[in-house]
Amino acid sequence: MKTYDHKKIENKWQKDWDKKRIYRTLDSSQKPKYYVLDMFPYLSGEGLHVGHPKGYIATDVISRMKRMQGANVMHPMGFDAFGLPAENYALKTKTNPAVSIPKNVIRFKKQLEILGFDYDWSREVNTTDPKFYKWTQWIFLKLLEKGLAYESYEPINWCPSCKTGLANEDVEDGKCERCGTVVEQKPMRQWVLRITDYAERLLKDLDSLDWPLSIKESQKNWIGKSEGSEIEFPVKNLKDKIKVFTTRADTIFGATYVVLAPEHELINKLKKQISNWGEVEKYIKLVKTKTNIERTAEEKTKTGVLLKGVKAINPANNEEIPVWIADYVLASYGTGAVMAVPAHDERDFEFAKKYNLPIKDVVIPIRIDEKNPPQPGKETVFRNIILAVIKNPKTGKYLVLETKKPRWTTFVIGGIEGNEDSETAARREIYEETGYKNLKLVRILGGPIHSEFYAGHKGENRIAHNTCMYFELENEEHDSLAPEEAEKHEVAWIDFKDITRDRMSHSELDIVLARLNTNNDCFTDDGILINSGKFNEMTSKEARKKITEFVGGKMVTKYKLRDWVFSRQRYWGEPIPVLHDGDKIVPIKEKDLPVILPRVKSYEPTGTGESPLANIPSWVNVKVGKGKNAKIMKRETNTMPQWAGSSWYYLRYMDPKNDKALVDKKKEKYWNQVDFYVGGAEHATRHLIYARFWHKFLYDIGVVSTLEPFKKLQSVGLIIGEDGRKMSKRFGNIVNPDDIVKTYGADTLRLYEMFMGPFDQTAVWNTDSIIGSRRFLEKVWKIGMKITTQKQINSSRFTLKGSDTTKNLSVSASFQTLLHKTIKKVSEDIESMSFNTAVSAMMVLVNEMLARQSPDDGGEKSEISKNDFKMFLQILSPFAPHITEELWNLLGERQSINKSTWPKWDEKKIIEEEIKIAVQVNGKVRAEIMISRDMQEDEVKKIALNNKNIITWIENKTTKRIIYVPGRIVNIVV
RNA sequence: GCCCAGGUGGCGGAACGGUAGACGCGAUAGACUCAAAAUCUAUUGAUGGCAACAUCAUGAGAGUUCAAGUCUCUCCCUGGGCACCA
Repeated sequence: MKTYDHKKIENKWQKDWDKKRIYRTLDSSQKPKYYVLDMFPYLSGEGLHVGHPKGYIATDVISRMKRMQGANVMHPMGFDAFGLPAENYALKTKTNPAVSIPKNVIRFKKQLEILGFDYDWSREVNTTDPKFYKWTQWIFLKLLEKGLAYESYEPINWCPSCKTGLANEDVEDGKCERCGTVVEQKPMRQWVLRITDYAERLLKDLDSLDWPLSIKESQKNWIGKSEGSEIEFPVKNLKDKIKVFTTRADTIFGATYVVLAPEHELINKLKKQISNWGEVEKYIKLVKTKTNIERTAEEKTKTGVLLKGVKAINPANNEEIPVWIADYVLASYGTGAVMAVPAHDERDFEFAKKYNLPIKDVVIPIRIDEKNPPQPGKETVFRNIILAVIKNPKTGKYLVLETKKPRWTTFVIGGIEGNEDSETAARREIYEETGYKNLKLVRILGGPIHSEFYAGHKGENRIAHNTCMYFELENEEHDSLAPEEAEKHEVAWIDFKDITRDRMSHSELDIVLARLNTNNDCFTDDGILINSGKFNEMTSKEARKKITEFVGGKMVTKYKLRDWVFSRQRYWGEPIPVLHDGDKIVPIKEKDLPVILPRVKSYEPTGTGESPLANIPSWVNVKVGKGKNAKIMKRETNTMPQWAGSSWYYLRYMDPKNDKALVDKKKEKYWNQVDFYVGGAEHATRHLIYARFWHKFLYDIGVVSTLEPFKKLQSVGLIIGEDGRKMSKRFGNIVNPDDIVKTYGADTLRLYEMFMGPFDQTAVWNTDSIIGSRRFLEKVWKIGMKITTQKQINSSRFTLKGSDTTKNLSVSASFQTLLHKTIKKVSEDIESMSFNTAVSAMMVLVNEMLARQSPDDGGEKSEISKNDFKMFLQILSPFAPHITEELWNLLGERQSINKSTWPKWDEKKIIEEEIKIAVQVNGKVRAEIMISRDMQEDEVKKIALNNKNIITWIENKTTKRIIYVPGRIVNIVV
């Protein structure tokens, strides 16, 4: 018997597939198309580790299965290499990227090839190839033409180490995503893409995508839509107005001051009025020196300066309110100014506490008593009431009243009478209802609560504004109750844990308890308005519109998403295809594309805000026109960011060699969307948002016919090192796939990576565990060898006559069941990306096959038929294409196994005649019984009740109920 | 702080509300071997018992249900996204 020599087999078949070009994809077919795509690798120069191929293996499994299931599959691969990481690596190693990238491509391709992927290499793309980036530049020209690319001089994120401007997406925690340096804000000329024009569509169309929830959620967060109002606060005695943005126009009556961002343009205009200008100027300077990180790091301590001599008018009630500047208000969001409502905004609350600014409640929570709701047709009475929570600090218990009729447990509650303030009312009620005299008011528990209920004893509906207070006993001295009070209720002391909604009759109990616990009186939810003039009693939602209208504001939508800073002051990128004629921008003509990135000796970034390309006069200066009209224009020297090429590369695979168009219309229509896209979740708010933006733009200009590029997306979980850290040279924990392939074979590696755990979860690499996958393949090989060498045993043995027929039949039949169950499971699991359970199911099947072949079994009675084994090879082949191809070939097949038809499972064979079910007594499993599938319920129950074990459990007890779930379980309740 | 995933043996992980721990690694014992490796066979959640079996176990606590790892609520922890976004 030949041993399993993975090197020989894998080498042989990889050559054969290549020679026969079996994975070439045609651009039209009778078959349904299926476009499955990997996020193409980025060649920074760093080596490959075992984590990288995980996603590629998965798409390979899927594409192989889909092909066998009759689809015209496109599974292409290419390379991305422009941008910062590749250039930084080149600088570090002092090799020109233009030289090193092609070498990396070759090396990388080799590493992919030994894993046996089914890529159609005739479609390979490379973003640094002028034939490719011609079209990247073409898209830029179109964006420019449509007004979606523009020059800006706004301050942007600048990485002092990479010496380039960065997009918001390239900044993580205030640091450069590449090198970890803290970014600065630097005003400079830059190219920007108007992605914000697409914000709404990018947000809305997420709904149509079959993407992981977490990625959709990230994008939603990143786009950050909020709907609110823009309202103007006039400056007293001046024509100027402060425009604020707020989502809570309903709280405007509680706006007790206004805050401007320190960068706000109005501050300079008001210079004359500001009597403390020196202080103000100092503060603004201080803020400027802080980076964004520092500004947010000092989280809880807000700072600001009052603009003395300036007052704003609250347009809702015409009150004069102070104006502050503070760096907790951002210039870049909204209007750079806010109306501060400390009672209903945490930040304003904190600021107001620190600087002693007035806090005014204008929105209060609503509770409608669900146990005792208002009755229709009854009169409604309004009351201001108090609720007193009273604790005895000595015992830790709380005072409640237990009323006799109706039987309620309540805190001390009562109406506020006449001109009483709420504390006086509370103390009076406490004395009247409990007799206690000496209490300390610890605090008022926030603003009032609006509650609605039916007051049964009075036969009327009540609306109450309930002010809650927290008292502690100073001592236990108390008078006895007046007889008429004692008749109504008893006083009781209970533990805190017993204060529950079940026991207490207050529908607002949750709020009371929350306020008792947190010591935070800032109510930020929606509710009902008070202290708001004619808007009192209105709900927040309604009031937002009405008040905005009332104060002459307008409803607007804002996004956190910023326009995409698209230029880099670096060498290694696509040149931005425009000329500068003085201040005028002259786009390069389409026919003159591509603008080729010149080869240079020195490509160190300059740090001046210009790219190193600016140092090549022969390239920068371009003569335009002829004769007298000729003039010299200057080329744009900034280049495009890393993300440009990857924003559209998936379209180029459809038509990689076209030099007339980005993609041929017919081919684009045929391939349509990417059906399935697999890659890392780290691209959620970069690549995946940029690509969607460009795709939508290309749709708008008629280049593509679909609204979204990637129909279904799946993220790959990382593979981390054995030490639990990310694989990195720094930690010396990198495992190289080449080594694993050498020792165990590509099929083993593929199988292992699919078996490691749920595909989308992070998995820890464990070289010890690979042996399991290898052993599995060894078993497959062993069975295969036996079958190829044994005399043909065909399925006719099922009809053998003789004494052992019945027995054989039952054994074989159950093997058939297992085989078909496995086919079903593997087919479904691949579809749902549950590769680990698919592999496990095949392991079970192989163990069973092996048991049937074991010598002490007599061999003959249960051997596996050639046909059955071939079906198994077919379902294994997407995972382990080489070994299955070899065995397939040895079994006499001439065509590649990947050209064969995916086996179908037979539902009839999956149904088992005899099944084992559990019998429970009171939900605990006490026995197992064998029943036949079509047995009647009564019969099953009878068997269950007569089971020896069961009898001991139900003896001397009465059976209340018997539940039978067909084919699953019997539960006897006694 | 807000939003999204998760928390199951020594480890990776299985489990349409229906027998928790499939499958794999590791470990223990045995077979083969001069020996080792490889391979094969058996055992392997914990506790008690010779055993049949029993009790306890899915981050903690409550609840719904004939039945909860799975559903509901509260809390704790881990990972990820956003973050003075008004």
